[in-house]
Amino acid sequence: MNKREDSRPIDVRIMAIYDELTASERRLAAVVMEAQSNLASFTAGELAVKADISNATAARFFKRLGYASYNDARMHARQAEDWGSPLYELTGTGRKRLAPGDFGLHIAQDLQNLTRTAEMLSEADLEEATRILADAARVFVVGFRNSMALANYARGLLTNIRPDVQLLPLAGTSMGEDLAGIGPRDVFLVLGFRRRPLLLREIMAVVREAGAASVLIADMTAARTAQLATVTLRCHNRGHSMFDSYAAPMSVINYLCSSVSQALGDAAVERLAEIERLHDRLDQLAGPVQGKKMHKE
Amino acid sequence: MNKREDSRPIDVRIMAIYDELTASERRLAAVVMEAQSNLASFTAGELAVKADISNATAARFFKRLGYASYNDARMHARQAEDWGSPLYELTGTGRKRLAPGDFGLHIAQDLQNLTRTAEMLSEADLEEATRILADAARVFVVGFRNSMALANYARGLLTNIRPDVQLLPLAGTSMGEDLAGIGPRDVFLVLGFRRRPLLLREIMAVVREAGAASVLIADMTAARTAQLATVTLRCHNRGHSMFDSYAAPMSVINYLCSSVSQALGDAAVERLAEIERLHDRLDQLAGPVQGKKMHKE
DNA sequence: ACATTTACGAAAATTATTTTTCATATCGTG
DNA sequence: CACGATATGAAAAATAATTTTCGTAAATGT
Repeated sequence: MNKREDSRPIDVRIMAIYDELTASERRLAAVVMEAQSNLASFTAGELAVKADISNATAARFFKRLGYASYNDARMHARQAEDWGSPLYELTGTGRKRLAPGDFGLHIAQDLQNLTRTAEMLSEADLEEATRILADAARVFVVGFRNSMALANYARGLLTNIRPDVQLLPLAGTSMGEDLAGIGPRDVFLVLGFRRRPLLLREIMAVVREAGAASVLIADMTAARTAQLATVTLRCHNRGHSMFDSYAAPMSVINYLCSSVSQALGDAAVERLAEIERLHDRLDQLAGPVQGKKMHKE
Repeated sequence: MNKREDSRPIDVRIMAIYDELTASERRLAAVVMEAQSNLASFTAGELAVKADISNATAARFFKRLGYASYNDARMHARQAEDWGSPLYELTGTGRKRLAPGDFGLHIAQDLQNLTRTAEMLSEADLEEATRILADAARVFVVGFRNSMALANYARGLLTNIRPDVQLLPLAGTSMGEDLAGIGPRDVFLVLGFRRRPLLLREIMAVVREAGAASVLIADMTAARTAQLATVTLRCHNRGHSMFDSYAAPMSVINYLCSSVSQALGDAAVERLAEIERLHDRLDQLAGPVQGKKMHKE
């Protein structure tokens, strides 16, 4: 505990005493962490509402953190604000002040990837992709190599909102088995980013022959592959440094799945809620016993 | 003369009636323009003091600008703050009108996530994380639930540039087996995004007790978890719609791995080249043959 | 020079926000 | 189950911020 002028930023203060905080206070802590740079923009009451706690608890919280009052905290936050925005200048004009590893440039590249992708994707294609995925009897998500993580992500999201989602390739099985029995009501979501193995096109050909639709999410270089897909969503993925970037694809996948969920309506919501409940139950099982031990350092 | 919904930002409003403003009001106008994005952080009184005018004049000023009250102005400013200055407005007035299904908003949110993350991550932490990963004897990449896809991605990149990278949890093995034999030279790269199972903290505690270092990449709400990590890199991941966004984490992981590669120098490059060669050879093998079988089997 | 309008601030009135108080609810413990 | 310790929210009290009122002074027009 420091006696003199305590200039630690608020997030540090929170962390310092986090395990002594109560449940309500932790909710508030989360809200404050999110607001962070803009903290001074909010009244204590607003924060309290967001955290679903009373004003009283909020007021106490900030004192607990070592501030004289909420207003004191707010002033401190405003100080920090200055050091809060030295970045967005960095993309275009402006003195950049973070040299070492070019992290700023790296981010700037990804900002570009996102904006370019947004500019180029057509609403119509997105809608068609959404419709296809929403109407499918079964969905198979395919992704090799660099696209594997993306496929994983897409499968995770889709599984949340609809049944019968399969990830391919599945460890231990050969593609042949997986593809047997594909019908016209089935749909393939294919992640086709660079370094596409030949196998990928082969799969898509099979899918097409089976009369099934496919949504391809790929980089700008996919050409022949794209011809085999029902809809193609292209993403910019140039990386500033060694590796290609997958920020834009992630964003597109996220949007697409939200969109599918909306198309599915109640069914999706219901399923998601069900999954939440199951998660909670599983946590209960594994949790409490281990939780106690945590405090030891 | 008044439109019902005036959504013009404050600087536009000021300019629109600038010549009708009195001297005092112009001083205040200047102050407001300076505060710009942080306007909501200030009370009307504070602005008045800075402009050396009375509260009364300040109050009148904001009404003159078309707001119902200063608080009204403050709220508008806070809106603008969110998707205000940083980047091209895909959403509102921009030249591109890619709006219909919220896709523009979705992307705008991710642009925010990226810039905020960039603003808040410290070079020092990035460097430390890099160093830790570069010096490790073995690297274990851990990620549950939502973090699984990210863990997958991270493992993919790291595998490209250094040996002894393991993904956990491994299907079929229980954590106990995996964690046995962890030593101080081993390192954990932990993806800790929301909906963290309790198990995660338990693992990190074990890791810490074993004297091994850990790099945690997590969302803004990770607090207790972060205490167990050697370095924590926080990413903004608010999603515009149903799901959290992982665009920023992807970007950070990409950067981190590039950075590690640079730290490793020739060894990494050599390894990457080697992998390329192997990929090519496997493609030759697997491609045509399997491809053939694929057609109707 | 006088009347009239306008800008403005001091302070009162109003409104909002924050802090404190106090009554309950909850939890762990003997 | 009773006991104390703790956490919490509702509402009261205290503080702070904003708006309005009103009187003065400066500017403008006659």
